[in-house]
Amino acid sequence: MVRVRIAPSPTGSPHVGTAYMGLFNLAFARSHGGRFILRIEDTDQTRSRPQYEMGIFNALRWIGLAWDEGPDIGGPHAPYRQSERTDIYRQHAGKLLELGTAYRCFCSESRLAELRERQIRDKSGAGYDGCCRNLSDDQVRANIDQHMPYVIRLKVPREGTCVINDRLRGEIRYEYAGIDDQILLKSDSFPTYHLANVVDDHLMEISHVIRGEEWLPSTPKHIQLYRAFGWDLPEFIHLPLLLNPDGSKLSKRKNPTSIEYYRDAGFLPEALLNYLGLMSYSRPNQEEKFDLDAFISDFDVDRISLGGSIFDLTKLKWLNGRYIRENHTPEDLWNTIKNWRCTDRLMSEAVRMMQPRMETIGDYFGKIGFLFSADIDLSQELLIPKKRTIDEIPPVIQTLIYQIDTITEWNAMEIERKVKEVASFWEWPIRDVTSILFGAMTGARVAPPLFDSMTLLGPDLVRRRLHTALGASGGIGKKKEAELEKKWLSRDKKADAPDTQSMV
RNA sequence: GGUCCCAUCGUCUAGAGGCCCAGGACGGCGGGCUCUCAAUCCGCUAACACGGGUUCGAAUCCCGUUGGGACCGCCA
Repeated sequence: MVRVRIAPSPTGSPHVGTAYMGLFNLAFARSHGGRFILRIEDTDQTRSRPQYEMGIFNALRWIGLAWDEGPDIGGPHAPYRQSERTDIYRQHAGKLLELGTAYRCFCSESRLAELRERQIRDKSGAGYDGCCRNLSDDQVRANIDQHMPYVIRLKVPREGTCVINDRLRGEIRYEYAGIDDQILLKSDSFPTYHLANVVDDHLMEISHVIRGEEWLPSTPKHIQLYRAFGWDLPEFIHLPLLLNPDGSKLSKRKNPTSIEYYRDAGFLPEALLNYLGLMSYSRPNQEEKFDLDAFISDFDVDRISLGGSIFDLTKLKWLNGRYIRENHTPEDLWNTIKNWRCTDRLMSEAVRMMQPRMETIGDYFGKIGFLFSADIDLSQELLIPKKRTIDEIPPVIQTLIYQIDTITEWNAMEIERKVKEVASFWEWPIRDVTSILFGAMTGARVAPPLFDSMTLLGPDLVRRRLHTALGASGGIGKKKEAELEKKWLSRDKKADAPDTQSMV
């Protein structure tokens, strides 16, 4: 029985990479009469949020990927949310301790930080030094009695070669000597990815692990875990990555990565899904426009090519246009538009905001147009507040971008609070900052109130427009950006988590 | 820096030793159609990273070089 899964983490907006992996997993399952499972990997207590989990469900449903087992619908191996399975991981970690294939590590975070620093300085870079690997039972007992916090680490062999058999890439070899002892259970007694992922894949009887290429280097660790438990290996299939135009891994720093962005920017789910099916893949008949059923009907995992694919908006737009033209009558296109952003809820909100700013009814549509387009025309003058010069603008926009990514509750008050922080960082009157923002968001001088508008636009469209404005104002060099970020993050020691979302 | 992965037009790709002085699609350019624009149709543009092998024959196999990427967290 073929059983595959995607295992996203609810730590941000639902990522197109998740849908990409979902598509190939689903197609593989369907074409083999197997099952497609959705598992939520929310073991990072500090970054996981319920609203992000909901975002994943909604986004996957929107794009048309239906799962057979998952947190919301249950299944024979429930629960499918890792935060509800922590006992299972603790038990399994305990079992490894008994078997002697894992050990308790009492090293403090500060010792590890020092170690890392020293390794960077000496350019030795070998990871954890195995300090606690051979503690005697007495020492361990004594440490536990003193309530010293500890983690559980996997005993990775000191020598030998791990051979991965990847369906697409053949045999890949890693020397165990280059892999340090991985943490399996954190000191908060939550599992790390490695443990939870392997345990769940085994317990949920996953037959094929189809995931992003980024996981290739950690596969030896996973294989070693399977061995430590005495379990059979699944088949590994590492898919190439979705890329930014510059060839790096698709990231929201450089590109819209959120499925919600594409929805809000007016892309159709069937077009997006179709486009994803073109990434590193071509159907045997070379057809470029197809629906999910067609994709599944002749799906062949061995046709996947290995080079990463640049996620290119130009071709996506062309495809989307074809869907609009070829798959809709004017009547159902109107319905699609209504359900998109012309809802009563959004329109009445916009009317409320526009009422004081209109002289004729006709003013309405012209002035709220910015709420309904992916990109707006931007003239540079709109971005420059009175008595400021153009070269002052880009860094401010850059800090606004940093701020957007830290907002977890998307509402006007929260946005305002974050914008005020930017103003105080630059020691600017808030009016100057909002002036830039207003231009960047609306592309106009008259429009509804800024923070309300941003609320309606949503974080993804806002981020996109800030990037557009950054470019329009001349941009910021790589080096300068790095300096700025450092200054920004150290402004009061509370650095926020960086942008990572994995293609699971 | 170390380890691993990858390498065909600007982009997405076809190609599994002769069918390839490399095919399709997007884009770009030119043109037809048209009240504008778009759509549509026609044409053009543009690639096997480099160097060695193996072979009668290599985009395809092997080695090396170069280039790109990923990973090296009590994140996933």
